[in-house]
Amino acid sequence: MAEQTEVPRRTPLSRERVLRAAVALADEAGIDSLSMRNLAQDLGVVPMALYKHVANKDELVAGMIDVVIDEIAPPLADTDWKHAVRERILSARRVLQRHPWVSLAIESQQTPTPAILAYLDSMVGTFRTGGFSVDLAHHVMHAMGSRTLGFSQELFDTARNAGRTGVTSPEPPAALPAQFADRFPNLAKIAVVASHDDTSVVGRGCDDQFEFEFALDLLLEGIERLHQQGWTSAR
Amino acid sequence: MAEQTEVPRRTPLSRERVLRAAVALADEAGIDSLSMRNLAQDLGVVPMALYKHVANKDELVAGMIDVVIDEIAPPLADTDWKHAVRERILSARRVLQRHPWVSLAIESQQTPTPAILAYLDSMVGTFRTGGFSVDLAHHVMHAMGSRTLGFSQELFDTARNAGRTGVTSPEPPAALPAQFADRFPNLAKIAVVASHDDTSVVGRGCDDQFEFEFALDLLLEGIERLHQQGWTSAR
DNA sequence: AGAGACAGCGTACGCCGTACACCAAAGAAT
DNA sequence: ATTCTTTGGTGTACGGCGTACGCTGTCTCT
Repeated sequence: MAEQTEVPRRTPLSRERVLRAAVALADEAGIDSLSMRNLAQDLGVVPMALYKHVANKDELVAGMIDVVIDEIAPPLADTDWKHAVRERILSARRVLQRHPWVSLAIESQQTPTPAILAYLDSMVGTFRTGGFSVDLAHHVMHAMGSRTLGFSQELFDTARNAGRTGVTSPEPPAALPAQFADRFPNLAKIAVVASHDDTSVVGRGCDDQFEFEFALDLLLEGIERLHQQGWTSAR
Repeated sequence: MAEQTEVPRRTPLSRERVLRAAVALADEAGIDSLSMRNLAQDLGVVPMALYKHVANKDELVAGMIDVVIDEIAPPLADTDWKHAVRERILSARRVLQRHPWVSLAIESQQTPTPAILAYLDSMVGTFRTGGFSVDLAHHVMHAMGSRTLGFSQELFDTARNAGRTGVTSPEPPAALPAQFADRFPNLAKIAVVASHDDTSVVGRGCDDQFEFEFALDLLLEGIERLHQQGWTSAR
């Protein structure tokens, strides 16, 4: 008649569950709200319990980054390097847009995570298979820079700070604050033109996706030109 | 005979002095060691004294960014847009290399600082003066991305974390840890080739400056081509 | 039945940013 | 000369953070 504990015995923690909960928390509440204490609370557990599954907070976010990076689609097979690289980068971009805190997290790490190394390695492999010399592949990877990972930071992108201010910016900068146009006339002009066919005269900003692909294609075409003319280290 | 206080009456604080001390502290000890308390101590003052000169920590680092950005040389006059842009970006790069914490700080801000807006505005102006349409200038600014500011993050650049670990990495990864070459064969190959004429077989890595200019010129030449063929929004 | 290993708990420490009340000295106004 | 106000530095205190360390209850293997 032992009244066995009828409390539902919640499924035990695991590194997997911790990382997933952390990613969810960062996605919803912003990276600033990711504390060991908040995360523990979300998991219905005491903060120190987490340390049985992750070594410390740095290692936690490293794990979170790897979880996200693994969402990136593998490279297309049976196509030319250019198409393969382009599509993979756009896949990476889609992933990082779902998790806006990741790009900053990646840049804050002092050491690349295994998943990122694997991703970069595979990207290099695509170039090599496409006939690139080791040297050219190397320079090209540098040239792509963070764009390889699907971001190039839209300087001060608001999405990245989602949840930082709670609500996700329902305010388009209705009228950019008056002196702006005087102090920064060139930027102002761009801002106005960029919102060409929008209802509001100013504010929607520009099409991030277009800008990203514009830059990506500019690079890819420059790279293709180098490749076709048999680039050698003599510059 | 009033023994007037002979204590040297240290020069009073000012926003200027606070910002300069903060930049110096971040330069020397790394951005992680920049706390209001440490900064106050450096200035021989109690932490709360700082708040008479800066609103809060975010506003402090915004001010620090502006101090640094203002070190960037103005654009060259009397030259073509390409040369002007190239040299200015290289100047920005030199500045940001002196203050390795800045690029991350910039990316962490949710709003661009005035000095950055001024810098970007001036850069747009250089393109416009060079005959670029508003539209093309806009896209081109996006294409340059963070390279406009002289960095493109050398993914996990060690310099950026200077002081983070105290001593500035006297360890070249003497032998990259064995399984590396197995797990990431393409990266390994690059790493080996990159250290071609070095004494150690592996480790020095690559010439960051060369890589930066390689990518910069790749972009500038692609941009020049667009410009010369009279780019219009039809892509 | 006893011995480990494992996972979650509780407490505590030293950092952090900063709100708030206070106070000395320096002008400014009387 | 006296008072008032402003300015800039002080002291205390609060809540939040990451995490070291020791305890406890449960599950497994012998």
